[in-house]
Amino acid sequence: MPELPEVETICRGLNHLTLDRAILGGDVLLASSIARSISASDFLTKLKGKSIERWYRRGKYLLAELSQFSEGEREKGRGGEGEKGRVGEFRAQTPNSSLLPSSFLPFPSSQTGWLGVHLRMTGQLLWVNSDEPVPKHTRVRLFLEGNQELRFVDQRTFGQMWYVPPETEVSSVVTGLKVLGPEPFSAEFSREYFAHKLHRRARPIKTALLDQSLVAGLGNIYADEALFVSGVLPTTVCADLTAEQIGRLHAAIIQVLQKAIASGGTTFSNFLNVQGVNGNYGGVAWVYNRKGQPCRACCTPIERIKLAGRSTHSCPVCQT
DNA sequence: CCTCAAACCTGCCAGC
DNA sequence: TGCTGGCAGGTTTGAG
Repeated sequence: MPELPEVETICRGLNHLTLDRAILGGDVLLASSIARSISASDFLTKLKGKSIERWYRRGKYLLAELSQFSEGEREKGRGGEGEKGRVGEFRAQTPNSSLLPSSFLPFPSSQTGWLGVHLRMTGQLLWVNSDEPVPKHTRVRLFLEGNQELRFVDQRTFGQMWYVPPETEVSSVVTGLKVLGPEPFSAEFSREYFAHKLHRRARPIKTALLDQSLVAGLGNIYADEALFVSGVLPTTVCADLTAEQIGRLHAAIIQVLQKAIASGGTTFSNFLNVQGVNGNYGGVAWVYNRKGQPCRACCTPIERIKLAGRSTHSCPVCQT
């Protein structure tokens, strides 16, 4: 269940490993993994002969700007040679390793189009040698020069890939982008904005945090974690939040996400980065998936309820 | 406009 | 042991 920190980790890995290589071809093993706007065979035809200029993240979406592949392009140098490396190493080398999101809006029209990916719940993008055995849930394979492969593996098949033609507004194809709220690390996501969006709203704050139009990138895990860190109960109706609570929650959202990115994504899901290495959120969640276990702050058993159809975890003492 | 719940899908696990 | 039913969750869609 990749959320913003996991998608950001993947994005950085992809920028290190996959750029400026010709896409030689591919294989779509599950047609429904390709968004309806294009057939599987057209999808592959359009990508063939292109290369990836750069990967971007917006919320939980990954977007690759494509370019027409040419040998000259590659000569200007690329980062890795696809060698097996440790997550920490390439993070240190990646120029944009600051906590600024690798996102930008609006997406300028591109001469050569875009590749969009959403991992939904169980999607993984893996950078492997083409000779590697193909696991059961492999949905899409893209073959790149150097005997390398970008592989989309997705057990529950909710994940999607899009091809956006040249000179086309990205959000007209990847329509989910239209309703995304601000990136949590952007200036646009100010405390004032946050307070304004919660003002007089009747729904529980947990439900609001999962709403991608409020802030982009939070999912069930980090919503629960941010609520714990700020000491706010998930069931609190937005309209009832005090200014102080809103301020604490605003800060907690940013802090929790930054911390998770700094450790390469969470480990309390079956998340793998592009090289198949498990993330490491510090290995510790405050409340997520800890029903009945002692609160790490006060030892009270963590409670679990269902809210907006999602499992929701909180400490009845630390959160009020 | 606002809010919520169902649907999409497959593997896992508790309970019988 | 083997089966069944419930659960997991991001986003879209439709109902109220």
